[in-house]
Amino acid sequence: MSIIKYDVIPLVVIKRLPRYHRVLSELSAKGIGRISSQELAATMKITASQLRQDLSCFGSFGQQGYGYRVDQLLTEVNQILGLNYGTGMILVGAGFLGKALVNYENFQKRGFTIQAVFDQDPEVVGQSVNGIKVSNVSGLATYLQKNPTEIGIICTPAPAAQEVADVMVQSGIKGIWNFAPISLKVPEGVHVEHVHISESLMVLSFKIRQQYPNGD
Amino acid sequence: MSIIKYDVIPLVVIKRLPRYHRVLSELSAKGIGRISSQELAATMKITASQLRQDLSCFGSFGQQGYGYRVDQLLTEVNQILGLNYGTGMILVGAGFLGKALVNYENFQKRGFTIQAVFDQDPEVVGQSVNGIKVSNVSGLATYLQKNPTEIGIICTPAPAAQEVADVMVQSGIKGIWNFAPISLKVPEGVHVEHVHISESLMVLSFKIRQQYPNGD
DNA sequence: TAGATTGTTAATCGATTAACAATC
DNA sequence: TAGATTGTTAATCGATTAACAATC
Repeated sequence: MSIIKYDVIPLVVIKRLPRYHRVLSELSAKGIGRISSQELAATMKITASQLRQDLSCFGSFGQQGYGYRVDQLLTEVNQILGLNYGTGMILVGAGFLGKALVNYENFQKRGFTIQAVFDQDPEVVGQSVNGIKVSNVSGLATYLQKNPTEIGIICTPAPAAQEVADVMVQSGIKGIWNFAPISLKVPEGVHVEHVHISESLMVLSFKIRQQYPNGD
Repeated sequence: MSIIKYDVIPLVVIKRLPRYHRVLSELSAKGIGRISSQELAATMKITASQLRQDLSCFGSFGQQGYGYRVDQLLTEVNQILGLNYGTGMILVGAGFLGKALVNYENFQKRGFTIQAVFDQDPEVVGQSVNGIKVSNVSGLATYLQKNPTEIGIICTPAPAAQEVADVMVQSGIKGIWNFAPISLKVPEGVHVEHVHISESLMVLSFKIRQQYPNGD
């Protein structure tokens, strides 16, 4: 069981956790059972110091003179990130991006399930997306009251997003994964992760034009 | 014209540039012509010091006692990021995500154009996506040799991604925007931006479970 | 000119790296 | 036990913030 040792984990550390998750999953899939901080860090192109420092935010998962058990460490990271918990999600806005997300299989693998899909367009309502029938967004509040859900995904156009977010918040959603290009206003205690899809394209554009040195 | 004053711009600064771009675009759209670092920083929830420090990496765009002209500063940021240049892109892998990207209108607005789309699946080849006919990926190298293109977008499944990247690199692509869940190997001088769509979902998951304090 | 606000230098803060005692 | 490697403390590095002289 993970013990949070410090009140607040630095955000930089949290953002690295998905990478730890990914690399450990790959090592586990390869059947590697044991790894030292030195080796794991080399795989991730970070320093062993940083790796150990990062992990020490959450507890002591290794063994002196031995290293880490890959599967055990992966389990810890999963625990910290809240993966494999069976987290329920609903999605609003079944356009191209919404459909892409509903069909994205990696969520399932990590314990996230899209349980219902909503849209405003009468042409879209009733369609089946990856086996889920799209409901009218007018039924969103009622649905959420009957089926408490942790995460709401917003894939609507910008003008509709705030209204959808308000309904989600009022119906007890804990976190919003927002793909609409607009800053959402939510009360204390509700978390929003805003995905700016084109930000990394702009970074790429900058690097191409400035002959920026390679390597992340 | 922007003058690069230091050999290498810190990556943290580059990653903030798209946000400057966005906020300045919004201000410009609102018809705001002039802004001080103080006001602009407040809008972005950063400090005025950081804003001025960031801009100083690229030149001097303000005027003492006056502030910045919004449109002029936006033009500078666009220049630095290489926006509105008419950057050509091609996309390989016309699945749900690929189709979503081809239909994403914000690229056009910023001067990025998807000029051709490729897929391997005979069922998909020949389909029209947002007015672009999907070509067989076997013709990718030939296409790129005839039509030099700066950016390649990879939306294929993981197993196909490296092969596609190799063809792109050999055909002179300068940057790869990679949505396939695999680390691509590319030579010096070619830039890759890897989009890990579910990383921010995991961060959201962490925050929900740990009652992480609000505010980005 | 007086007031305002930049660009930049200096001070602080936080994150990364190095080093090592603890210990498996 | 001897060797290896962790977890953690201390040192370094880089990024953010504060302060202010330059100047519009």
